[in-house]
Amino acid sequence: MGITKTQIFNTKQNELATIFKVLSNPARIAILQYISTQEACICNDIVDEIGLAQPTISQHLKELKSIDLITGEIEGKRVCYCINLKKWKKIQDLLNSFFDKTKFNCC
Amino acid sequence: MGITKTQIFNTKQNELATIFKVLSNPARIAILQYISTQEACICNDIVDEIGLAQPTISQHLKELKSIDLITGEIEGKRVCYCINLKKWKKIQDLLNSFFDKTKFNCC
DNA sequence: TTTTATTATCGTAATATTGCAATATATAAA
DNA sequence: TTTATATATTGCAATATTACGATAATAAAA
Repeated sequence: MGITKTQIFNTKQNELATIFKVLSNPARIAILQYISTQEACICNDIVDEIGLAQPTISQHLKELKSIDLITGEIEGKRVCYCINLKKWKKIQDLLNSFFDKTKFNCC
Repeated sequence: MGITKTQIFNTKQNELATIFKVLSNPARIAILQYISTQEACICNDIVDEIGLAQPTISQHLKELKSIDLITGEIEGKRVCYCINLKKWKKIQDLLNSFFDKTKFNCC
């Protein structure tokens, strides 16, 4: 069937899975790492830096934006991407909470 | 093309992506949470607990085992699944390291 | 040995993801 | 206004994922 049965799981489980899915691609990991090293949140040197075509990068950026992990500010004809630190920390807390709770109850 | 270009990324980036991918499905999240609440690492009540067919659960368990996140011990005709706490902590550390490093450099 | 119960594997259908060429859109520069 | 540059969107091909029925494999129970 190919479709995940989200209905049978709760909101938190689906939310966690969605976050993990966005992070589950090495290109998106590399993009996040690259953006974080740029002093001025620089834009699409990303295409040059990562070895993928411009539409591919654009699509990955869209997915990262879909969970608010990065922001994209338009600056003239360029777009300046930056990590959304607030959300970043929130997600890190969420994942730690998942890891801690699960290991706490473990057999 | 549908195939991730792992060659152009480094080992750590691919490793992170693989871990995230294994965790990117709500059924697998639910399985991990359920296993962790069972005192005796109990086995396939998982199929009854989660609302998915037995082959589907079996496949998800295989993926969780693929990164060593759970262990499966054969006990007669049953298999007893348990979270691999050592690996669990290692992965939590790895993810925290990724989150910390990235936010540290952030613009 | 036969039956039953538990789990794994195979094969397949439906859907999702990845990546890119072509093209559209938008803004700055000439 | 025209041209050049930067980014987004569309459409598509290749591959991956999800789920499940059918079936195989294994071991306990009868």
